[in-house]
Amino acid sequence: MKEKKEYTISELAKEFDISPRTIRYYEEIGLLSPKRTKGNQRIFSRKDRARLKLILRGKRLGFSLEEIREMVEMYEVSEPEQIRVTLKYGDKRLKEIEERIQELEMLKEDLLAIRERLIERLKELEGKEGKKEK
Amino acid sequence: MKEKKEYTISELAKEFDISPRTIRYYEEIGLLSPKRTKGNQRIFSRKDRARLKLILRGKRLGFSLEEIREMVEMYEVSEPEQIRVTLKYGDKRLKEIEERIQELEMLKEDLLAIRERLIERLKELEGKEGKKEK
DNA sequence: AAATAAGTTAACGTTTACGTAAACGTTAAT
DNA sequence: ATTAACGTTTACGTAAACGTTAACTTATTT
Repeated sequence: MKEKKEYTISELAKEFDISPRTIRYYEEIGLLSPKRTKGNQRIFSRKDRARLKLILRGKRLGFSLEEIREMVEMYEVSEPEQIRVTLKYGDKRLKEIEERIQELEMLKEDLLAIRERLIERLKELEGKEGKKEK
Repeated sequence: MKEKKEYTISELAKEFDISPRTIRYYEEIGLLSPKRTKGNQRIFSRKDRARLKLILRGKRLGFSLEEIREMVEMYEVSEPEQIRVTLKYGDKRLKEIEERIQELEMLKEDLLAIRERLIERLKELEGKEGKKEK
């Protein structure tokens, strides 16, 4: 059992390569709610860590912290009416995500096409102009 | 032949559901370079329009305008050395895009898992509590 | 040609997501 | 018991990506 169950703010900051300020900011806007020691220092549970990980994934994908909040909060709804609302919202998000994957595939195709053209162009140029020595 | 070849700023703004200000801003930072009429008003060619489309796709995908600039500029390199640099850069971008697709798939799985759990939970609650009429 | 609509630049305002610094308390190491 | 090293709050600063308003010019409509 190598898994730690508690983390300090700088441990998490280092692990995820972000600043402590960023983590504090996420708490400030209610994205994280770590416990505190008697000395008032933050202690992050494994759940907190998992949540942070999710937040950062969302960020890499270009979601705003508001959008991320809406997604991570899906984990803790409990009232039936809220569950129904959340399900609807979640389905919308899922569609968006699928669209996004599609758009990324298109972008990928575009870049691949450019790549081909550049390689062609380069061949021509090198052919015409003779080799420049390294 | 239904295709227009020139557009005004508000036509494009309407078509893509953005503000004219946004388009002007993109010109301001050099992402677009429309021609002008004698009266100094912007006229956008089909190329300009295509470019704007690309920019907006990049935005939806969460890229910064700087990143987008680097990508759209790949279209117009011509010097051999620049082509080589661009190719390297493009390959990096392609890898990033593939990673991004992976992460989106993961996010999708997460959301699907939450969805399942919510549906289960809802079934339980509705079962226990009897049906509330609409 | 007069009015209305659309476009222009310039400049200041706003939101998001933190960075940075000050001033101070807590924990760990020597 | 002192230092470091690390942590805390408060508050002001900042970059990106526009929004908003003003003051003015150009196009279009009637």
